[in-house]
Amino acid sequence: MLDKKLLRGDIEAVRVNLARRGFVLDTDAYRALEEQRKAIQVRVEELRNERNVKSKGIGAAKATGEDIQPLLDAVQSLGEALKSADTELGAVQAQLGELQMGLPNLLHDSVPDGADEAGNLEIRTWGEPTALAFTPRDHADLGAALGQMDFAAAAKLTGARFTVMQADLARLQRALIQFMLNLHTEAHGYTEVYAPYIVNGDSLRGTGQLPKFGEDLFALQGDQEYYLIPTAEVPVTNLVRDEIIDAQRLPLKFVAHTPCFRSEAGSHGQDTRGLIRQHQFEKVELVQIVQPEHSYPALEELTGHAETVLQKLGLPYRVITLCAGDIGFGAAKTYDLEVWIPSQDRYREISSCSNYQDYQARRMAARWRNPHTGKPELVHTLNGSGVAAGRALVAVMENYQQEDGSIRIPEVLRPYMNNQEVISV
RNA sequence: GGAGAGGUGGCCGAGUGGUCGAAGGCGCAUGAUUGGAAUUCAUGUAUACGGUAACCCCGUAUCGAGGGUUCGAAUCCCUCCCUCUCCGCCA
Repeated sequence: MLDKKLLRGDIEAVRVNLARRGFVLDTDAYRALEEQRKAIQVRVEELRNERNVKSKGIGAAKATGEDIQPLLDAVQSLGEALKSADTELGAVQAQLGELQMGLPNLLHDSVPDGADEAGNLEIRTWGEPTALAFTPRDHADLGAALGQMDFAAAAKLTGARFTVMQADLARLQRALIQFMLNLHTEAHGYTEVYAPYIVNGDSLRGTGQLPKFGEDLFALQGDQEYYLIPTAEVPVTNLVRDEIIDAQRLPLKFVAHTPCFRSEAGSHGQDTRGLIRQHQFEKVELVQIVQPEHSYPALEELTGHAETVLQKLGLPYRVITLCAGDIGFGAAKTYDLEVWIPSQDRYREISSCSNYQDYQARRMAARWRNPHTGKPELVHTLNGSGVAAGRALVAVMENYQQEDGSIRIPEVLRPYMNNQEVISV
């Protein structure tokens, strides 16, 4: 959510910034609604004030034993006027709130222009695209040949876009997760979090998935507004919802491994093969809650933490800055890490690291007490994959494949694999 | 699932129809005391929105959430959520 004061004070600046995303803000409509709101609100508050004053008068009169009937008569008509004005106000505020919740975040100045992913900017690369002396096979092939990755079985159990893994591959994914969690907790100073995989609507509104992107979520049936989490970002970031955090506790750095559930609505036909795009996948997520002035250094740091994972795994990657047209709804700035995928002869996203500034914090009412002002102020929130385990598995399988279809296990994972060096039939 | 007790400010905790944004305490801030500190004393200390350019002032709202009764609700009624205790069940 954006600062309402900014929307009132300089909506033109907001319009210009959001236009970079291709988002059209109808400033006239917003202003009109806002003026309406103000007028009605003032009226409601005046009516309420009048009622309060008169009611107090009744209380005082009663205490002195006066006849209160004339006073009661005088206040009679107020109730109805107040009720209808209040209803009107509620309707306008609901409209305004919907509009406000539907506005994406303002972009940071450093975000490059661009309409779509073609406008993303490469910042740096690490390693060289893996050179294989033979034609690389994709991970689905490799996994099937090993008899350890079975999409048909998953289709039987559930449907499309799920997988069943067994034996060494199943263990390799677990090794990746363990490795990442240990790295972030031991070397990068994150606190490991175990959190619910089901969250309520307030949490999703807090981080920005709702109200606009409900289509991407799996909603549970029942009386409660429950959803499967699309990312650990949701439960972990919402830890600070409605909290006022002591300054000395910041920054909060959390790491969590969770499965992620995404309906992938609107992506039919994309990446239908293999593990790249699934309804359920494993991810290790990094979340930081920081003081506002620290959030951009924190974004660099957090991105570096995700990069360390890939470096230690020996996976070639590049870092890109998402352009205005490709960046996510709530993010002010995002770096994507893209890992080399030999079978596709290109880089594919494996991590996305974003600074949300105060956008999520405002929705969540997540604040810290600024010792200089003594007042609660909004924190800044960041998150990034550190990294997606399913895609990391893909990258390891494909980059470490050998001509005979066996897969070498990266050194750093061997301790988690009983020192096994190769996965083969 | 059954029975009971509760959800009040940064925290703890009073408050059963009006003068309650809410006693008291803790914490915090400022000042006094002190060589300095601790102790002690004094004063201050919620958030959001609106009137405003304004952190002064004024108004409105907020005592788990939503509805209702009433001139007036933290307080009464209804529904829901959550926490705790006991029983049952259970990985």
